[in-house]
Amino acid sequence: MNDKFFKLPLEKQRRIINAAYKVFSENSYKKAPMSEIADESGISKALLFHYFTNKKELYMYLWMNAIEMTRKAVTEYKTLETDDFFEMLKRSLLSKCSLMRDYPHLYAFSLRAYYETAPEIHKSIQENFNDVSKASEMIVFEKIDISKFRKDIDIKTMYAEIFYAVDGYMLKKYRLNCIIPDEIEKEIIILIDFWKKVYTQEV
Amino acid sequence: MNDKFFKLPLEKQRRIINAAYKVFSENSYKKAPMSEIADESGISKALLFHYFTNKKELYMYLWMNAIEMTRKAVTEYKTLETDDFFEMLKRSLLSKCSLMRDYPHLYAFSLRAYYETAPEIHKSIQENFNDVSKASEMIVFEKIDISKFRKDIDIKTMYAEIFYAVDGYMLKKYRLNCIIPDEIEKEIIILIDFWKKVYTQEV
DNA sequence: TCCTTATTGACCGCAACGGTTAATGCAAGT
DNA sequence: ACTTGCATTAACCGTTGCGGTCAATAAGGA
Repeated sequence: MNDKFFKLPLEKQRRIINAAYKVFSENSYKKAPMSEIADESGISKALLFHYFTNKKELYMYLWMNAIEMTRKAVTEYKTLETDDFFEMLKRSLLSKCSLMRDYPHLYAFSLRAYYETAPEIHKSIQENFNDVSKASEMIVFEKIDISKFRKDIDIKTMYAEIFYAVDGYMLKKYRLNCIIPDEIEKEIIILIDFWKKVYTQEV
Repeated sequence: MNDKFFKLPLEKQRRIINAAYKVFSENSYKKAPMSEIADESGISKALLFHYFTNKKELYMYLWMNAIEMTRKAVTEYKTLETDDFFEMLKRSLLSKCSLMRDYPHLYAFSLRAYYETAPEIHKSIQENFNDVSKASEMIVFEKIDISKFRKDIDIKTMYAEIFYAVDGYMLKKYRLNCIIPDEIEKEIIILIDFWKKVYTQEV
């Protein structure tokens, strides 16, 4: 990793790593070509190798960067500073939308990276992530005020179902190549309001 | 396409096309290697080319086969012969589970094929599918008895949400490489019962 | 034994890959 | 105008992987 990369104009940095996020989110690690990343970001392959000395280093930088940015966005939106489940959900997803404005393919990249099987990558990834994800799920279930939910539903099932739906929704958007943050934000809010109405106890 | 393929023992046929479904569901058309399909099905590459004269022909056969099998399973389960939404949903998904027993990667293949962008493939696929999918969604909304739903929810949103969740659920299963029909069947039923309870009007 | 069919290893030509290097362009300093 | 130093690239290298072919072998039945 070459420090000169960080001295580039921010917009150029973004163009490069977005191209990388895109290519790595559409292909497995092994089949994602560096040349495609270079083309997509409008620089030469040689220059790309000048900034990131090899493929693995670029990939690991993207991974670390994704984690760090996600963490930052989550705290910025005060995601965990509420005990209302749907408010927390909204903040969490809106923070991801805001991230999406700058890095449209970061979400898809993270999802894929987590399940990447290439041995050189797999190990480094898993170690790093288990702490984060397990911990945050714990926090959610400790913080949440469950008295607001309908009494006749199973909360774990609801929780799982909601996250399936979010993943399925995003999957469709990516498949349609249709990442428009404003639109997604609107539709996500509709979904959350829908869930809130359905799962909340009527008083 | 060589007719001799159909004279093979059924189990060998299945081994071959399952390998193909798998490889094509994990890679884009362009990056799915015929050699990998041959290896995975335990035959030589030359023999694979002997049965399916080239890559495109194999792919198109898989696509046609997927459509036909899906259609067959749907009618076998009498999916459309009810006006209860959740019953219809259950039959639809269980029919897919039964398909999954013989062809674990057919579902993932179909999903990916529909969004395949390789120009040689794209056109042939889209033509063929639009009729089917659009038509079936129409039928669903015409047949369903909507009086059973809670009055305060938007049915279109519910419909969309449920299908997002199913896709998200299956996505996770595939990502974890965890296609166990019995388990999926059980969990799907739990989800459907959950939805039925949540969305149905209390009387 | 011979004939037919099923199956494959070895091969071909080409494209794509990760990575390198020597040569360019190009702006600032003198 | 000339040099220095850095940003950037075209061209290249050795290797691998690809779709597809073919001559040779294995297998089986009469």
